[in-house]
Amino acid sequence: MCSPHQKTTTEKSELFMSQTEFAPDQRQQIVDQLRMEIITGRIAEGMPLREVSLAERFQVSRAPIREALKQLAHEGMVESKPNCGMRVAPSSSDSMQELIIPLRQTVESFALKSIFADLSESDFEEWEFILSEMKIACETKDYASLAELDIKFHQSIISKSPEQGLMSIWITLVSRLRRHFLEGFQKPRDPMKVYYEHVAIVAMFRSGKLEPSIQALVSNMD
Amino acid sequence: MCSPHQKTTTEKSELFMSQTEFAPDQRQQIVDQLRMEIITGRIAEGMPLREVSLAERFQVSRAPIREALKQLAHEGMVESKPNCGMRVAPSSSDSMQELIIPLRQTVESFALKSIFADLSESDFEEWEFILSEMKIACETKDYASLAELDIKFHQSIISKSPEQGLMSIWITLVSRLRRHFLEGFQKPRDPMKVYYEHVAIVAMFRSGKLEPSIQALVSNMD
DNA sequence: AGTGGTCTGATTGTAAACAATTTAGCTGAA
DNA sequence: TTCAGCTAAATTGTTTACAATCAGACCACT
Repeated sequence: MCSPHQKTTTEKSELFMSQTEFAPDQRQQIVDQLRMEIITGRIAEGMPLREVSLAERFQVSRAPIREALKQLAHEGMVESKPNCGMRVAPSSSDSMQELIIPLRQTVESFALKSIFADLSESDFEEWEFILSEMKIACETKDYASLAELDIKFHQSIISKSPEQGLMSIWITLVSRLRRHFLEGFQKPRDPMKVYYEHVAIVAMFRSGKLEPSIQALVSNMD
Repeated sequence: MCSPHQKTTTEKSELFMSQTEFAPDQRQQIVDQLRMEIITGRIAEGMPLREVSLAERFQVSRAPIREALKQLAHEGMVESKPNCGMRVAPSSSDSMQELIIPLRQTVESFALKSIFADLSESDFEEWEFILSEMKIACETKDYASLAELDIKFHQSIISKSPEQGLMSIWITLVSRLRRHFLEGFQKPRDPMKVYYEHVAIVAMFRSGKLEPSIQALVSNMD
């Protein structure tokens, strides 16, 4: 028989580990890197993703690249055309976004409920560190980083939940809300308001009141 | 530049095409076959899935098998342990199922709304053919086939929707509801009731009334 | 000039060989 | 007996090479 070392992987998905990180899993790193670049718009919609180009860029062979692209395709980040390669998929339609937003709110509320009683000081500090980075991104109007940090914040909530598979569902949903993370920031609102929204969320978490915390979290996703 | 032939694949997912089918896509066929065998319980929970064994069984090399297993892992059907292989993942917890069921209801209702006005005779006939197979499965108490046909029925609704990505979301959800499709049939209810529930759904579709159709569909998922 | 066929370049899909990692069983000494 | 360390088998992860497929250009033919 076979029994591995420890982790029950399938969905670590640290999402955005810069290439300076050491190397827990080569392939997952590639997936997270590419996903973040697509979500934040650093890789534009419709742009083709060639296996050989990516293989050269990440200094690996085509096989890990193929698996990474496959996963991103299943998440809805890229479209695959048989025998013809992948390209960054277009954003979801308006009606799809209207479907997905409440789904996402349901999932994140569920995750928060499942962890709320066990939150510790280190959890709050982790979020507050993200907030500090978010503040800088807002002040410098670095919208790509802001989107990245916003996603990182919400993902860290999901990742704390002990429920298996929640992360996978969440990513499948959020990957189809790219426009929210780009247009949502650039256009109308003062980016600082995004920052303060998240400050309010963490502060409410610290208060220990569940229902208002869920409300704060949900209202941030509209 | 590259532009493929026609299909914008990424999610055909015929789901259960017996090995007699010709061969539009080798890999997708393997994925669908394995997924169905897991959902219907033909491959038991916790059973390891060895790449070489599957490669021999499907008469292909390890590469397509790896990609298939990767996809199933992302859907939550199998668990991956680094350097140690895949095994069929355990069913979701009760609380996860309570989360997923309403999500699934929302997704299927959305799909039905998006296609309801354009339903044609051929659509009804397709569903009624599934019903006829379902009737046989109920009469012979073939619970695995019944589960398979139940899934096939609902999936065909999703597949008719023009919305891109809906199928991917749906599969991510339904893959985690395996127990519903096994325990749900074997234990309490007379299997024939499952059949009549679906008859009622199709009949309501034919009536052209949207809201009652949604109601019928949703009530089938509890 | 327009139409059809063919050839070429590029890209993905598959297969087979190789490297790295882990588990399990065995050996041997305290 | 029990436990540490070692060896070997099994399995996955990666690289490389090869086959299949498709888009586009080129050229003959009408």
